[in-house]
Amino acid sequence: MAHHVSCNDCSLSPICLPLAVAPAQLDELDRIIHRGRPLKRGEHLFRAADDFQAVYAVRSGSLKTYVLSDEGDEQVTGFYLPGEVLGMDGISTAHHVSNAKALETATVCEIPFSKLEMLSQKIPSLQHHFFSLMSNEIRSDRELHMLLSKKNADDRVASLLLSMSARHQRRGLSERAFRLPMSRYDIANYLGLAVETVSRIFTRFQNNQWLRVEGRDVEILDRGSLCGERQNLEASL
Amino acid sequence: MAHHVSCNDCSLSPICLPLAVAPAQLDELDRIIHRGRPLKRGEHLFRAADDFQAVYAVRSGSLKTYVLSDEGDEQVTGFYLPGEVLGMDGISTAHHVSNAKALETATVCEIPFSKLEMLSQKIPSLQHHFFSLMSNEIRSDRELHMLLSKKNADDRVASLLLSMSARHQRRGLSERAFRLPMSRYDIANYLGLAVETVSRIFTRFQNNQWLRVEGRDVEILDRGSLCGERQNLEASL
DNA sequence: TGTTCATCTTGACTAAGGTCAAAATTGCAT
DNA sequence: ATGCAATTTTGACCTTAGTCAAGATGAACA
Repeated sequence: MAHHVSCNDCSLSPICLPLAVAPAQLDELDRIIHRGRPLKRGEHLFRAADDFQAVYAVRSGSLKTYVLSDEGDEQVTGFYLPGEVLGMDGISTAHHVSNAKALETATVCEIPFSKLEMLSQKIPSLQHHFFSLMSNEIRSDRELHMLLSKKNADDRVASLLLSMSARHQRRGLSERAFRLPMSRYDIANYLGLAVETVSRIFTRFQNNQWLRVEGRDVEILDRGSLCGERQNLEASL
Repeated sequence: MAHHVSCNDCSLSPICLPLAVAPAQLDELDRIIHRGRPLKRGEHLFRAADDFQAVYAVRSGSLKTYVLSDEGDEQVTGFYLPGEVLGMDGISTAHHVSNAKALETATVCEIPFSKLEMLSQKIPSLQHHFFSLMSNEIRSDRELHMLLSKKNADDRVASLLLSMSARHQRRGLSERAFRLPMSRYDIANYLGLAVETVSRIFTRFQNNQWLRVEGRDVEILDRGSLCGERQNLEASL
């Protein structure tokens, strides 16, 4: 007998749906969620101008979202790890405004938005949960705003590393050592820096013994320094 | 007999509540909305760490929102004009995460969030409207991300001017000539620039005949150039 | 197992915008 | 009106990160 995949036994539900839905109601939610085939690295989950039909929760792997400017250059707008929800920027326009692309093999749960809205009418905590999710998105965008407008290149890279670390920890994985799913190019693009700058900073962090870097594998050695308790270390190169 | 202020006869409702609520249901919404006393310039509507109780629609005047970093420096995160809704970043945390301060005398409609959630359970279009509002907020944050990470100082200032212009037009006011409610300091802070840079760019735009500037009053003379069809004009200084 | 293409690193030079300083202007409040 | 404080403008100089170029490393595929 095929085991029907369900939110009930998904290890990510504490991140994806914390306390939002009582067990009895979880079945109803389960019924509207569609678990699609895995995406291969580089494949798109949706593209800007696609009809907005659903939001998506990452089950495994990771994705990036990006927008293209009028002049055609790419702006990476976010990275999405297991348990995180993406695609909520299309609600107001009826079409997606960003593109979502798998950074590695990834699986997602597709949550048809119109059905989610109907279900939210019946389940207040589900409505509240999606208001919360969107509110969180807004909040982290505000932090990013600060990062881009006030912080130097070192702070930006450190902040990305710490964010990845925290998100790993939330899934019960090591907050010290992990693999970055995205390229230096994507990091640079997201943080508003040149690739070369990001590369130099990784090297410098390594020289300062704050970080061990080996390609995309990183190990945080000195969290305090990365958090901003950095002294002037010009001597250290 | 006192005239009870109502969304029905608010000229801003097309912006604030476009099509969201049928006339019959508008009364219910009216009943939960509280119209407070005017805020004076510099007064706070809410502060970070205040309990999150409500979201707010601007009736008149304008406000800015800002967050303070750990080091205590300010990041302006948004400007809010009549018809626009602010305060939605506090939903997930039960307390506000940003501060909202009046840039000039301002009045707002206070919409208690818990009551709004209850009402949204009954009125699907209202639920959808608030999902949309938040989705819009996310979308414009993504555009700002691009602006801060990819665009030079000229583009940033031009983009702010055009945004203010579009928002004036939406209210039926002139998109050519208007008064900026915020200081050069706030503009610079919001756009991640130094005050001096913003000031120099205003002067240069004026010299190029793209803009007439007189303090905070601006008149757009050459929209095309501000939109980015700028040629190399180094000669023009 | 090589070949190829993309990604990443490093170095030298440049430019955009920040910082510091001071003057001019504006707007309040007395 | 008058004076004070805040805001805005302008100039000179400097720092940070971007650009260009070349080499090194790594991953994917035949």
